[in-house]
Amino acid sequence: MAQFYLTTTLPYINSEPHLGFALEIVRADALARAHRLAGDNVFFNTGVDEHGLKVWRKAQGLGLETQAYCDKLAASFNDLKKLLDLSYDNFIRTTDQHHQAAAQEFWRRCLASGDIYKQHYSVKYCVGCEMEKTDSELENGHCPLHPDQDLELIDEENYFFRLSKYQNQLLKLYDSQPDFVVPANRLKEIRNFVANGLQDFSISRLVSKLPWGVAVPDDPEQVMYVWFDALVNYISAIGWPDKPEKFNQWWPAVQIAGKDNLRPQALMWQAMLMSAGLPASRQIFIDGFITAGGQKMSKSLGNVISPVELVEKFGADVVRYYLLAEINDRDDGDYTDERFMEVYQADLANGLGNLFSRLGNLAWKNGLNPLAPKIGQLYTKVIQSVENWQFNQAVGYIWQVYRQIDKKLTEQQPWKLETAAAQKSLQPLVEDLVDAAYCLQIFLPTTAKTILNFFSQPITGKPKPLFPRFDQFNNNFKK
RNA sequence: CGCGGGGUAGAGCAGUUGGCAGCUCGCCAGGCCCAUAACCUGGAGGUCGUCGGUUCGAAUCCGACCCCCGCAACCA
Repeated sequence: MAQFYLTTTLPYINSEPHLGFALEIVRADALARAHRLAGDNVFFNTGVDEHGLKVWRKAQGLGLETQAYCDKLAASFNDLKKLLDLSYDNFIRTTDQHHQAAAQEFWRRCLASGDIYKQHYSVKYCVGCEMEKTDSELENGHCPLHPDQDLELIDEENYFFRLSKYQNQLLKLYDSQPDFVVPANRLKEIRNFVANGLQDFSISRLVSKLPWGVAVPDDPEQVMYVWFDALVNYISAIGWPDKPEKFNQWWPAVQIAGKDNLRPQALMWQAMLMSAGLPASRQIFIDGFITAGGQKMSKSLGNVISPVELVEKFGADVVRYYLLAEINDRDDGDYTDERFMEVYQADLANGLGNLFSRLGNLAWKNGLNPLAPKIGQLYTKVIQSVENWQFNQAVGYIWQVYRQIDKKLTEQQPWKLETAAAQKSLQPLVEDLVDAAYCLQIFLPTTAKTILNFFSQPITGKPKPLFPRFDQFNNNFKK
């Protein structure tokens, strides 16, 4: 039995869950389910990243204890499990004691490797934005959003990580493993970036400036900045460092991350692992972004789509279907209400939903015997596609089968036949539907279970609609 | 000469290694009536951003240009 360790990135909890993260975790969930179905032993990790200035400020703004705020938001992220029907095994929080201890131990290892050093760190800071600004972000030496205000120059001592030391090792890693980052163009992107030279990066902040973080070992004035804290979750989640047998059972991980996370995951984290003397990740899959009507989702544009609201309106499987089948798995994808409804109506209501009604009804009327799913060619194709992160294709294979069944049903017209002949005609069609439902478990677990249950026992009545037409609950869908 | 992704039928998109241009929705016509006014068949509709090149043959390779969208290293 193969061991398969899969982890998402940890979303930052300065705001409610984003549709982009829903995409990431639903894809991860599909992959985890595919591996379980194939008989692998799976550990699926997710969680939340809770430290940092933004979280601290957010809590202050709400008049909450920081930890209380974190507890609240962590719970709202963990709610996604039920909402989106996710199957993860572990939900890690970076405020977990165990994780903090692991982050500190990781720091010590890198320090022992000579890769952590202290240095002056100077940065321009926009008081208006309350954010650090790089020169490339400035216009005429001022923040473009607050041109009237002078930038503050912050000059402090921080710890740095010697990233520059790992350029060659990183290149070697990329070259030795052509599928280390998927899609391939992302590997190319990160390789080019590394080949152009690397600069060390700062990995701590003054406690006085960032009061909410993991303490730097043996330096009460500094806390870790995000990298040495959050990234370490991938190994602290599986027992590093105090449970080596568990760690060795699972590591290295397959990781999934948004394209904004290419560098942290495929570059910084890998170099950090090298420094700590640990094996590199197994593979990193990079998601595109979801745009809303072709534009980037942003609060200022007011076009942010909430995954929670979508699920509350349509249910987990509908949202999962849109994310897995419709959002391009190699590039950015788009969301519009119109497209969402179109996909719902065409593929789910008129497609699978109606087919299930047709076949279920005919099977009931003709007293078809119970059927169990078989593993066939479809299964092989679907599993293979999912393992290659080709979710669109995998779901497409299943829908091809549905179209086939609809077509055969129309051709054979079993409703005109007498019982024995009808049964003979229906049997292979229901078999196809049930076999496809077996594969569908990976993507739409609830729907698949309904279909499998219906045909696995003596049929006692008409099937209930899987996906009602929009006309019938149109008023539920409002902008 | 900063980096990357795009520009294919009215709309949304597929088109791995160059070989008659596809899918879904919408539209038109027919069929069916088991089913969620659903399903099936056929049809109309495209100078594949522009210009040039390579080739027997290019949406696909090469070059130039135009337009759109992200990102521009500590902003998770």
